[in-house]
Parts: sequence; structure tokens; C-alpha cells
Amino acid sequence: MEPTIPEFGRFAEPSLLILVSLSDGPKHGYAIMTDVEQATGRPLGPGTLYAALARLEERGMIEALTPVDRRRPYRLTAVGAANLTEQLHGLSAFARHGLKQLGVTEP
Amino acid sequence: MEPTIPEFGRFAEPSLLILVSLSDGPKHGYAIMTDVEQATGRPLGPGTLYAALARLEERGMIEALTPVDRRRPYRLTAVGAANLTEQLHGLSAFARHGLKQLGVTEP
DNA sequence: GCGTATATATCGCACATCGATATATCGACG
DNA sequence: CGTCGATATATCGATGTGCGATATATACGC
Repeated sequence: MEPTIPEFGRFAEPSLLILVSLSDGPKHGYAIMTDVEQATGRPLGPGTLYAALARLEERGMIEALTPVDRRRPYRLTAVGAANLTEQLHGLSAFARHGLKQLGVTEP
Repeated sequence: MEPTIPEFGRFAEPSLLILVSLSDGPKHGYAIMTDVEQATGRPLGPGTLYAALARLEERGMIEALTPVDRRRPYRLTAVGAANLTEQLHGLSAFARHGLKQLGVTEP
């Protein structure tokens, strides 16, 4: 039988946060930090950030652009964007499914 | 300034999967395993499951019911349900936000 | 009685998170 | 012109989680 919830894959929160931040356009590390903290209200420490960036690049989800000044910007690759889109769809469906089961009516 | 994305908190995937499964009604471990595998298409191994159950109980998100036969059922607590609802709302908003930035139009 | 499905428990490795710390530069303000 | 806070990246170490493997026991069909 087919799964009722599409898979939403193999990146935990911080990586997803980073990918979504980059979906807005290329950014360097520090900009991602402030952007994510802005959006979520929670700080994303440098330990988490740079480790996750390295992993995401390694896996071809993002790529480094040529550094300007002290800044090392990254941008989403096509693969990364496709992957992110799929994950977000899965996530969205999962959230709807859960809220439905909880009896929460969505607007 | 206020965060634009509500926080979606502190449980990684498997725990969320378990909580959503329990939002359907009380279940014992093995039932959760098959339920989650059914819904997501991916197996949830016993190592992941029972460790996560222990953690969730410890934190008051779920509680153990009286065992029947070999089965040790759990159910969502009020706290757990409230917490889950909040997380799913955050998750849903986050997914919408990301998809919007990706230029994906949702049905 | 033999294999498969049901059911729970535990160990150990690998990996991720995340706070702390370090380092360097830039701009503003006194 | 000196220092302080913001910008920017890098790395280390503790702790937590995920997850596959393994173990064990019972119930059921064949």
C-alpha cells in the first residue's frame, strides 16, 4: 500500500532552517544566523550553523560562492531546492494530518 | 520584534511521529511501529521507538496505561496534546513559509 | 512442531546539536 | 586614536538522538 504521508526525509531542524533561509536568496553564514533568529526567535549558534553548512555542501544541497571580503556566501543548488520542496510538502502534509487527528480545525 | 515563524520546538522526527500516532488514540509500542511505518513508508526500529517512548514519558508528554497481556499501551497527556498542537502549527507555518519562498503555489 | 507475526528490551556506534571559546576586522563614538 | 560592540568564521567537547543489531518470549497458522 502507498504511504499516506510523503516522507519528509533526513534533515533535522537546523539544516532545514538553513535551507529555507537560503531559499530566499544566497547568504553567508552570519546572515543566515541572524535571519533564522529573526524568523524563529531562537538563536542558531555557530557550532550548529557551520557544522550543518559543511554537511549540506558535502551532500550537494548548497554550494559556496566566491567569497567577498570576509563573507563566504552559499546558495541553494537545484538538487537542494528540489529536495527542500519535497521535504516541505511532506512536512506540511504531516502537520495537517496530525492537526486533523487532534481535532484542530485549520483556517 | 515578533518572530514571523512560531517555534516548532524541541522534538526531532521520531518523537513527533510517535506523538501524532498517539493522537489517534492510545497504542502500545508495536502498534505505533506498524502505524508509523504504514503512514510514512519507513520503518521505525525498536531502538528508536522505545528510547523515544521513555523520553516522552519522562517529560510528561505521554503516560503508560495498565498493561494488557504483553502490551504496554501509552496515551497522550493533556500537556502532550497541547505541546503537539503547538508544534504542528509551527511546523505547518514553517512549511508554508518555505514553500512560498521557493515560489511553490499550494493547492 | 516449525516458522512467522506479535511484542518488548537493550547495547553500541555514529552523527547532530549546541554552548563555549577563539580570533580577526570593521565602524562608531568619545 | 583607542576601545567597544557588531560582524564574521572556525573549532572543540559534552551530551542527546537515531538507528541497526541482537535477544527473548509468546501466540497463531499450517
